[in-house]
Amino acid sequence: MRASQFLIATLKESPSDAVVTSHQLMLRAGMIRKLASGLYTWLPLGLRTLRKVEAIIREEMDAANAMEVLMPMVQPSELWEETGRWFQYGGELMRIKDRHNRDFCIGPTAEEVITDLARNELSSYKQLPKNFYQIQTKFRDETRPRFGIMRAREFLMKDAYSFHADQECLNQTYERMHQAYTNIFTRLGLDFRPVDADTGSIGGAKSHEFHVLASSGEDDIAFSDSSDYAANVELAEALAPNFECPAASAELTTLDTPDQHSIEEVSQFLNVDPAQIIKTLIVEGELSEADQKKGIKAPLVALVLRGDHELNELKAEKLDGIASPLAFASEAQILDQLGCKPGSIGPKDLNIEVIVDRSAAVVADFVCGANEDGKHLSGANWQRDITYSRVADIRNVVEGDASPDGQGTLNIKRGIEVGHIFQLGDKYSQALKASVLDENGKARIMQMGCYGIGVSRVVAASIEQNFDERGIIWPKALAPFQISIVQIDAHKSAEVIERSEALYQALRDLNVEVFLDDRDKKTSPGVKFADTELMGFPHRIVMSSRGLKNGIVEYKGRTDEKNDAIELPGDDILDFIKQKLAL
RNA sequence: CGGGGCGUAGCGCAGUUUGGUAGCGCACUUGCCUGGGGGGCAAGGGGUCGCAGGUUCAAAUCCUGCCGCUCCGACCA
Repeated sequence: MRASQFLIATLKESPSDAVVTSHQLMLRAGMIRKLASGLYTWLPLGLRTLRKVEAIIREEMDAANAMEVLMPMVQPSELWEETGRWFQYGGELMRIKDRHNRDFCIGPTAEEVITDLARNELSSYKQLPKNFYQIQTKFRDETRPRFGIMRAREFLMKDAYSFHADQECLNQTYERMHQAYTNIFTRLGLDFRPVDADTGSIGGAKSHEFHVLASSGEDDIAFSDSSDYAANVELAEALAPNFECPAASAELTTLDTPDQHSIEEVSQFLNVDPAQIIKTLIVEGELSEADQKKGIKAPLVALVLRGDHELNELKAEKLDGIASPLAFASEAQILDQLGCKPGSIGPKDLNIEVIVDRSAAVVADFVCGANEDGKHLSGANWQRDITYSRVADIRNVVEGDASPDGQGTLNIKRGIEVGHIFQLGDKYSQALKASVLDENGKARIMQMGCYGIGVSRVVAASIEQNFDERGIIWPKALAPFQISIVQIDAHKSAEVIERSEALYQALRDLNVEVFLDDRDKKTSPGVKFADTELMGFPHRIVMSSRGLKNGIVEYKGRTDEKNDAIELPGDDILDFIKQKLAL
């Protein structure tokens, strides 16, 4: 491609609404332009990279025996009503009506459509397993689109769905997909981790998320420093401390703590380490539907944590007796049932169930709320002063915790979720009655797996991991062009033109994606260098009259400090470049 | 959803407090110069100041409503 014919849409300054690196650089390099909130046009440069990601995914999916299909983006409401999701989904589901006033949605995912296909096309266990995938635009009307391509409303996703006669078969495909994903993200040149993940509302079986490690990520990933254990912090188990609760050594005392509510305030006011303070959160208990209908109010439950720990809502709501989704008690409820305001609550003598976190259960001589406004207790101890009904794991793991697999300690880093695989079981196949006949001629509901990759998000995630102050640094696999040839002084040196055109043609003949910067003399060398670096091409050749006079052509890799000289006429330029490009 | 900020040329911004001819930098066009790290000089083109209504002799500026964009938050215990 010639620069003179390409859309070079680089910007010196980045638009003020871009806050993360990938968003800024994608705009500045001229890869994308915003159309509206969460909606982006891919410009020629960006699209080249997007297509590369697609190609790698296709190769690995095909190699794993998945078949590509393409389903409509617009989906009829009937299917969504069959699975119940038409009613469950919130505002994220973009609902539209056609001219006949029939309901449709713009697909945020395609379980309904693929399962409908499967129930119509698959009839025998002999046809299984089958794994279908597509690379298709998805739409989720996010409450808060942000970070550019990273959390856009319209995005490109590879989604795959597998169908099986039994769990064993599903397990095999699941493992095969896990391997395919590992291959894909490795080929994409990303620093990633497969992590144990929450199966969410789908429940049950296995699930792994693939995260690219980057400080701008939206999820916290906990991983062991000495094994391959990795899990979303939401899910990582906080092991029970390996020691018993120390014996009490302090007197129980009531202290005045006027207007000191948060752990931080109490800690400073009393000069006590937050780890010696116990905090008590009040949430709503579980209520049967029958009781709910009778208008019975939900009981309250106290969750007790060490002051320096955070509640893990996911863990808490999974406990028996606690409302799911988790609901914090209102100030009015607390005042009404416990007789004091939040901020002064403690576990002592509460007439409700008290569930204590494993770590909080081994703290002695602690400070906690006194259940009286403006007062806290110090020197409090379990058993002697306060009782509880249950000990459970209800906190988020923190850096330095023991790894749940018993090997090493945990590190925590931010991750960008780029892939997610999970076993759906029969949730959708059951709802849509997708069955095949088994060996005995009996109808059997198929087991399903589903496997997604955020194709457009991968592009942004790669940039988050690979950039410097000059711009993007593409790994070979994603670079829109492998090499640029920068012409300098072309207007007054026929040799520069001759040589660079010859090299351009030679590289094209080798199927190298080469970018010839033949922009006219109004475009200064500095501009050409800056654009090449901003757009992140891995290799650069400079062809100038000065260089040619001295018998050299210059080469520089995107991350190299200095230019390399290719001596003329001795060196063969093409050989040199082929070696650099690893051809 | 809750709270904050911002809408002025393609991009980045000033001007709004205190109403009085709409500006700057980058980008763009033309000419000359320059010619190895985002050039110089000169001359230009480009704006319903987000939209609607109101106050006023006069509104980018003051008032009201709406729309859009954006950031933060959604555990005081």
